[in-house]
Amino acid sequence: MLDELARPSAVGSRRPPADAYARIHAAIARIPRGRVATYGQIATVAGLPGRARQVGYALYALTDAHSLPWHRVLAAGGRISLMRLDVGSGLEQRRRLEMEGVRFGARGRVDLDAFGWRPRSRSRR
DNA sequence: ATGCTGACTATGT
DNA sequence: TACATAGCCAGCA
Repeated sequence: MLDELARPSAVGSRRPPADAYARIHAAIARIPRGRVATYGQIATVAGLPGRARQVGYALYALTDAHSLPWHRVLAAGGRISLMRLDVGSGLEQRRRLEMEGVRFGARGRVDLDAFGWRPRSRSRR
């Protein structure tokens, strides 16, 4: 487990790991119920700092086989980015989050200070 | 190879 | 608030 994460590709190196998707999945799977994380945060936790875009792409490619808490991934500022692409899915994302206790502000945003995920180790944001 | 797209983000007008 | 720009980079035609 640590072996893989300890490789040069995990941190520091710019070499894109071939298992980027797996890393992203793992990072998303770690988000606790009732909490949310941003694309950028997931990228960092997955060892892909600055590549939030790739996280979005990975999720887009997943959608079907997802058994992951994809709804807990929000855009910067606590907004639902999915709303822009697919309103229906965006609404479901919001519904799922509200069902587990995440509350939205009047502007349809989540307060990251209150509901943002704060992992203990090897992450930052 | 090349150009375009995009569930992104930060910064500047 | 709304655009524009600039980084970022994996897929895909």
